[in-house]
Amino acid sequence: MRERIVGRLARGDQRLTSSREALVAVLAVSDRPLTIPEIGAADGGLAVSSIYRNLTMLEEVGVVHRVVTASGDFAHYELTEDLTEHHHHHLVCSGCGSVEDFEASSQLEDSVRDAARRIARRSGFRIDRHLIDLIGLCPNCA
Amino acid sequence: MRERIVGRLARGDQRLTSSREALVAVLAVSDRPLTIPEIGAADGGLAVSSIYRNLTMLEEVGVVHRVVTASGDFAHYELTEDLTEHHHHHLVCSGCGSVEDFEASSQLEDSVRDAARRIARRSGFRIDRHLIDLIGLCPNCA
DNA sequence: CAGAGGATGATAGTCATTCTCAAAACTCTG
DNA sequence: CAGAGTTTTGAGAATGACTATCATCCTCTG
Repeated sequence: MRERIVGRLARGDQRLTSSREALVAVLAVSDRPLTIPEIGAADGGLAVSSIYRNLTMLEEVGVVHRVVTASGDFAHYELTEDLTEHHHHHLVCSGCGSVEDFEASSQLEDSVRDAARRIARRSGFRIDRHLIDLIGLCPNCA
Repeated sequence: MRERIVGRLARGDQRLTSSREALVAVLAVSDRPLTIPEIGAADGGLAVSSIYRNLTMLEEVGVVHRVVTASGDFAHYELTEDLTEHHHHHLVCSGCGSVEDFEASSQLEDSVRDAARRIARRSGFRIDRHLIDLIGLCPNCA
């Protein structure tokens, strides 16, 4: 995976510095998208401004993905699906804003792909990603 | 519909003032979620602070729904689905951030409901809403 | 009509995120 | 290894969407 990340960075004329590697390492270990404060806490040595700058850049070259929830305080970040090779969706708590991952049935995925194709044809949009959120209350908030 | 809105406001000890009615009227006419600047432009007489305050309140009593997109500048607002009686999802342009509505096939809806039930049982979340976004480039941005 | 309670709108504040810029770290050549 | 050139870093300032404040205005009830 490291190699693929280096490749994507290179395509954008960027290098894998130690801060960037630390960022990616934190995200790789987590099984859910993390907020900036969470990332900062997980690796104490990173400056907030550098975390923001590097996450933005890593998103541009397709290493990282930004997840925005309706309870709009902090954005969450995760590695992109084609790096983790783990297509998944999100379970969002409308109480505390936390985000969990879940995997959809292949039947559901087929239905979405089908819908996307049909909508693309009708609307003229070029669709390249879909997103399914289940929204409710986590055990803690319920 | 006006009556149902008045009822929901009353449940939260709120009245349907003329500004609030104007807000709802703007949203009712649109076939897609609108940003605050768009709402302000559609009805020139509304103060920005009042638009924000009333939209927040209307969301609390379940009249209006806030839509947040990843291209995170402005939030978009629409009437809730149980008022319009029109269950729909969103087609989001990652270029300009615009949002269109689309309706999903009943097969897709069934699959999502099914997944939600299964996930709820396994995770302990109480799921009460789902959200499907198709993300890509609109004809203008492509 | 008086007066109380809520609604409005201009303005000031908040806070996640982005920008700035000087200092530090890396890269490359000789 | 020295040193010039370039990139990255980090602390703090700036931005901008959104929220709070508060004096004024409306809208009811009596």
